[in-house]
Amino acid sequence: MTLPPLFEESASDDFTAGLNPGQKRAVEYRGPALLIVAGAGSGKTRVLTHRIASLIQSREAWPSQILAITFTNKAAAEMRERVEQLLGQASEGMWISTFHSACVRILRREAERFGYLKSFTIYDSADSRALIKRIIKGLDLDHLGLTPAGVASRISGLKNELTDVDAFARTANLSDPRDQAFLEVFRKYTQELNRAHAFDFDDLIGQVVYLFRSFPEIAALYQRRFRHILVDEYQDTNHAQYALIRELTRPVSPEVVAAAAFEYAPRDIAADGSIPGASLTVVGDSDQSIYAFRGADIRNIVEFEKDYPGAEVVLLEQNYRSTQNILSAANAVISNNFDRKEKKLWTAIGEGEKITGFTGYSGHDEARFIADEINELHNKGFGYRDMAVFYRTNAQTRALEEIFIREGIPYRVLGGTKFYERAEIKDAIAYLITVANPYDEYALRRILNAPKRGIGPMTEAQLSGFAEDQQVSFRDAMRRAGELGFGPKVRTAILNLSGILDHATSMALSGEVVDDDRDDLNPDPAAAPPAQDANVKVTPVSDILDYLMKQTGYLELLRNSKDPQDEARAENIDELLAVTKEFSRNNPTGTLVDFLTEVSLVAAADDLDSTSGTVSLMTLHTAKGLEYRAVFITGVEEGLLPHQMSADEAGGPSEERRLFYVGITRAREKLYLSLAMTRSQYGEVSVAMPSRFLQEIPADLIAWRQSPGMVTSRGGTQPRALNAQRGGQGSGFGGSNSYARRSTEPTSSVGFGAGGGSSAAVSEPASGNMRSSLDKWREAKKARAAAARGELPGESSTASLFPNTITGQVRDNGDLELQRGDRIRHTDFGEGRVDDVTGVGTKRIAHVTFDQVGNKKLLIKIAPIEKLDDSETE
DNA sequence: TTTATGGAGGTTTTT
DNA sequence: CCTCCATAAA
Repeated sequence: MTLPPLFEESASDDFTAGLNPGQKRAVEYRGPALLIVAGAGSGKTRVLTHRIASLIQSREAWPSQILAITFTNKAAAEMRERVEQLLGQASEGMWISTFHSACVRILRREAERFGYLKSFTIYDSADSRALIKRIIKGLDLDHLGLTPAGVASRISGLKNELTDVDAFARTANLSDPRDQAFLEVFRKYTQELNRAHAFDFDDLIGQVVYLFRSFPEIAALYQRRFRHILVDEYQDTNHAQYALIRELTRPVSPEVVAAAAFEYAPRDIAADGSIPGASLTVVGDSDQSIYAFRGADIRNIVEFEKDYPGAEVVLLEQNYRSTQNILSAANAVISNNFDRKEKKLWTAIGEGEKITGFTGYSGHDEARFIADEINELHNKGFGYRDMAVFYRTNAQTRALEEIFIREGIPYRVLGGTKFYERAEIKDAIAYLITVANPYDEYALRRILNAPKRGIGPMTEAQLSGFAEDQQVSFRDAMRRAGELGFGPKVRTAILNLSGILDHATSMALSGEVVDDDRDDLNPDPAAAPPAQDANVKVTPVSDILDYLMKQTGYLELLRNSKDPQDEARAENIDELLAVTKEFSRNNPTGTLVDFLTEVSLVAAADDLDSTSGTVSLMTLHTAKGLEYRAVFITGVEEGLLPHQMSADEAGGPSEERRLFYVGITRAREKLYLSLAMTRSQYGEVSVAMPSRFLQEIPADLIAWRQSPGMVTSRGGTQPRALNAQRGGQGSGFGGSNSYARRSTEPTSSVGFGAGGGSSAAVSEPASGNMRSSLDKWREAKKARAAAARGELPGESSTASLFPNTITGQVRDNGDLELQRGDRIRHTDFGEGRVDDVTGVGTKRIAHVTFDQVGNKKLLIKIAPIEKLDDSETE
């Protein structure tokens, strides 16, 4: 559809209309380097898209001269769409993608120049870990306490710093046997990746940097092409990514220009014969830096002005997303991080509603509250898609999912145990990888005996040994299985598989276009041929996968299996087939390798579908960059948020605080903070304490439906009872908890505080004698971390965490002694008899049969119970 | 070589 | 609670 010229004119004329002065400056500034410090919700995506659109509109840049790096593929797609919308035209040739996608694109294009197959495999972290595990075993080094996960993360850390094996070997302290062993594994790992023509996630970035540094003439192609580079979420870049950007923005020296095999267009070349460096725009917010654990270096943004002298800095502090109450909470929380630049978000939106706080008795109770609240909001006109639930760890989804299913709330879990992590899907993908990259021995070994075809470890070892002796690939060894002394059954099995793979490979190649993609690097963009070739014919990935699954009998065996789980597995394979079809539909010229690339690089947030009417569940990390009308942040407890594991890491607690900050600032209208008194993990329950972060929020910003303090005196709640109460009256919630209702409760319990309830509830400092050594160890660890932050040690500080709400303490029954046969009274369940007591310390559990509600398991330390005297029992 | 079974252990976040 | 691994038996 063509737009009337007049409309086009007015629509695209001014890309700064409606922007505030800061935003305007960020769109209009022209110079070598621009840093946009964009607080949460300050409209940075808007600024970026408008900036790109204005560069193109004013003819300062061709679309093909723009490289924009986003954090997720989803964000990339959105940005492209918005730019095209602004321009009213397609923006052919513009690179908008993640770091990883952009690097894969470059690597695929250049791979053959440095000895790699174009169709190299991308190893995800699980693949890397599996390989490392194999290596450790193979080298017989597992006795040194080298764990695959540990080694993997150490290698990853080194690679993020652009330290390769040789560089590491130079600096390593080789007198330490552990370092020695690690080095050995690292070296072998590098060799194996090399041999398999595979890159791990970190290589994708690092190898491009090496490539550019070793081949200046290759670097020059990209340096010349990308004149405007924009990087979003710059605070989360690691050193390798930083170096990549540095390389890309480097000027091309006159010598390289002169030595080029072709003529650069005269207009690209400066007076001194060089090609000037590209202009760089970075956007970031150091308060939202949450990826230090994977090497993100906050200094990249903090020291930007030093790295790029003369850089323009624009601050965006006006928030267009959240209400003032939400922002005030966010500001208050983040101001507890001491080493930050002062920055205060403000909004013109108005105060808004208070934040809602809720403390559940258990994780299930918390989930129940959230489900109820979602239903309520939905009745008030919130679409399901307007609501999201965040949590710190993926494990927390369970309780939520259970209740959402029961309540019929449509939801979607982002990330977590992903589709592509399932064994059968990994098998199917391994088949495809084997077809695309015959050198990938690990993919090959994976499918060697999946489905079972009688090729066991012995046979595998023989093949492998033969390959080594003959200096051929594993794949070739399979083709020559006849030369080994296998029995007829095994031999045919191997040759069969080999034949199927060969045929699949020929299928993939027969349709493959010799698509040299190099056109968009042509020195003269005007001379570039149109990228589309109407006659390309590609064998659809689905055909290849379908063939493989059928010929190998993989699918059939799953269908015929009597294991009920296999039915689900077969369905997953069917779904994967559907995915491949969908892929071909969206990318008619997409090859097998393209498909594999896409599959390897999906991010958690990518499968977010804002058009579907579902509540989104995700980790706080995944939530970055998103926004919702209503946000639930769950599990706001010590040990969870901040997470236990972060306590002894340098900068850990601050990063956890930023994570919380990110979560808070996702909310537009409604924010809920919830926690539970007990949390179960690995099937074991333990006591949870309110997070220190809660106390950092001014008390008047939170309306507690049920506060940590209230729970103290009142004890647990029964979700159903809660629901029943809530019926008609909207404000009846507080009332539903009213203690007056509970005639069994002594009046004194209405008062808050440690004395509330019965004598059994009087709290002891937790330094009682009942604690196990494990608890003590944890305590010591906690205390050390707390001391590092300059806080008062001990749980007493936790107890006083709530000046904010009510001076109270989580109920603590101390060493209440219970044994079989005792009669007890529970505030919700009434009276019952103790059947058994299990566990030790804080985790002692009473198994009780209540007169009315039957069997329950209670955590003695915090359950709202009291022991009845013998005289009271019958 | 495959399947069954018991025991041990489980890092938090992700491209 | 769940998954992974080692070991034993078919």
